[in-house]
Amino acid sequence: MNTEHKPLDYPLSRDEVVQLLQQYKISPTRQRIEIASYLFQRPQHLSADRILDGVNVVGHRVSRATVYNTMGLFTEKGLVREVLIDRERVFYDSNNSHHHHIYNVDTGELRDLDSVHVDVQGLPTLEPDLDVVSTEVIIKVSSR
Amino acid sequence: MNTEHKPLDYPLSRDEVVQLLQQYKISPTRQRIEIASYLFQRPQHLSADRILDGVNVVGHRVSRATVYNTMGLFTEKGLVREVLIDRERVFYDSNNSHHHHIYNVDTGELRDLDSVHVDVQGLPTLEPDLDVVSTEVIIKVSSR
DNA sequence: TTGCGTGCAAACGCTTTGCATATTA
DNA sequence: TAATATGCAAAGCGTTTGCACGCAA
Repeated sequence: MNTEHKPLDYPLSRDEVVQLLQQYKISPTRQRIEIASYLFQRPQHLSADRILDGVNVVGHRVSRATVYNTMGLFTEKGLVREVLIDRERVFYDSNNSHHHHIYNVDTGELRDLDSVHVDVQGLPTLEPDLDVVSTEVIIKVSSR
Repeated sequence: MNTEHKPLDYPLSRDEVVQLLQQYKISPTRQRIEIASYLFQRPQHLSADRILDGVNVVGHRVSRATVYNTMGLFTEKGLVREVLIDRERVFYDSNNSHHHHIYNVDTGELRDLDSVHVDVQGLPTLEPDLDVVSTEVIIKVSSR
């Protein structure tokens, strides 16, 4: 998995998308480019279904299976993050900077929280054979 | 929702389970008592399916629908927490003390992390109409 | 021409729901 | 006896998979 996180300059041009895919060792097929272009218009949280709709409005047709395959691949390669907060579906996060989330349990709104401002301290020492993959902070808020 | 979190003394006796349910404004039917007794044997993370199996081994029969209804109710009332980390299924957490989680992405193991040792600082000021429901820290680790 | 990627439809698995029956207050 | 809870089976829905076809190296 690519662990670099140079800040991206949203929205990404087609060429930048291609470079990004290659950088993450993903061969840039037409469908993958279209999906990534849609994702990296801006930092956002999208479900597979919304990606499918979004891509098929602007570009050529991409099948549901390809969206799922592609998002699985993008996640595996570290290009996007899965956000598992909503019980209903998985969200894919195109914000590649280090950040946390604020989730409104009443509206379902998912907002980014810049990790520069958040500090997690006092973690225990883990077994030496364990690598920390990520540290996520999720603040759940209610507007009721 | 009941927000008290007196430390529980695991495992809970049948009487303590009944009191706990009443404290959370849940009327203690036979099935709910059996499910809660199974959950509160110890702090643990269980899927609906494992609850179903566990309850039906030791006690009377409880249906799948009742397990789902009951866990939905327990969650709504604040008796247990849903932990949404694994894409496959929801885990219900019977540890009622304030804590975070360490999730091993390779083995699927989910471990508690006492919140006494973790400090989250630098949260932004939220809109005044928003209440913070919870602050969760999830450390993902890999053993590969 | 060999392997990888895509698309369709069917299958899958967790969860929810409709409705009849049972239990509780 | 009215309201709530339970159980069964079927339906729902996001996601995955099998397989044939297409495309690229």
